[in-house]
Amino acid sequence: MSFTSKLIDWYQSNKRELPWRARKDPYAIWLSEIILQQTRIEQGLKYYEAFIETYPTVFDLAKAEEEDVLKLWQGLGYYSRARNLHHTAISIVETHKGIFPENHSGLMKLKGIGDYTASAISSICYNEPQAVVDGNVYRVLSRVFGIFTPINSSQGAKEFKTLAQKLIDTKQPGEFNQALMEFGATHCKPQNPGCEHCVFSSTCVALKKEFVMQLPVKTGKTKVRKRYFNYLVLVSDDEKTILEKRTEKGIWKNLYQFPLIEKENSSKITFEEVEKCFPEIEIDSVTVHNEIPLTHKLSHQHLQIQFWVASTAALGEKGLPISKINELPVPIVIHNFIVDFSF
DNA sequence: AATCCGGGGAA
DNA sequence: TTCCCAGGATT
Repeated sequence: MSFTSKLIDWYQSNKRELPWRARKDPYAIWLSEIILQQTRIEQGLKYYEAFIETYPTVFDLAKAEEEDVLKLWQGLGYYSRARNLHHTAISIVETHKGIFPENHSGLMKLKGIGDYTASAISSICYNEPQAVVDGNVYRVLSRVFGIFTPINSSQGAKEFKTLAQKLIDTKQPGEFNQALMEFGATHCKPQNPGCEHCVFSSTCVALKKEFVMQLPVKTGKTKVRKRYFNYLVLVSDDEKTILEKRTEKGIWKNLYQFPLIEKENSSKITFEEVEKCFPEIEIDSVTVHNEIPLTHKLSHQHLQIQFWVASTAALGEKGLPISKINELPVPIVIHNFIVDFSF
């Protein structure tokens, strides 16, 4: 029996019930695929439900404010996905009359949709034989076929796409794609794969040669930048504070945070620095909230963060009622502080 | 071809 | 700690 037949058979008796599998309309599939980029199903599931509930159609999403979309996305990370999601919803409504492109190349033109997502949507919704290649596919194919080409190289990307394309079930490409990913996610796992009772045990090259744990091959290691953040938590007598929008490129674009003083090292900020930050405001006192900086790890940055609580009589124009801060999208580390501090 | 972009769960 | 997750955009 062929690889493809074995895989489809395995899928039919092992697939999980997931909400987006109950439908084939491009809006739901698109939404689920964007949410699931670099995100485990268990983590993305709640967000999918919330988005479908809040924005049932692409028209509802297009009508929304970006700030509200980011608020619903809060905590999921990679926020450019949310900004592009909103941007593309508007684009589909305004220039495609609310109708999604119905093939791979048309989908590829949309912001936030690359080869993987275009393949997923076109295969599931339109039965177009486009093979998806995600982390699961790299792992399964590299093991079963014994491929040592690094998956994070341009040659590897081409090689695995070509192989998956050769294997795809052209009669049911969407089922094949989901089967391959499901098999990688639940059976051919990175750690403790179920090799002892596997439908490919008789032909798997990695299993026969005992290379399973060496595959897939991934080269290089990501360099991590250290940064030192000092957040100024202003608190006025009339229960207001200040949150600012991050508008520059980089992490957390268009999310809100307390006024930030970034330093080159772990040296502490001074009262004078705080005053210089707000020339028009009379600061009464500044006390550190966490003496020991908390470490917040991102994929390319390690942030050492200290919160400083600054008391003042009034905040003027920029003052935001503390009762309203939970309406704004914030990085999870800011959210955690707000919950813990409880003003 | 490299680098950037989050947060969380598992071992 | 380290790895990696239904990747894509930018440089």
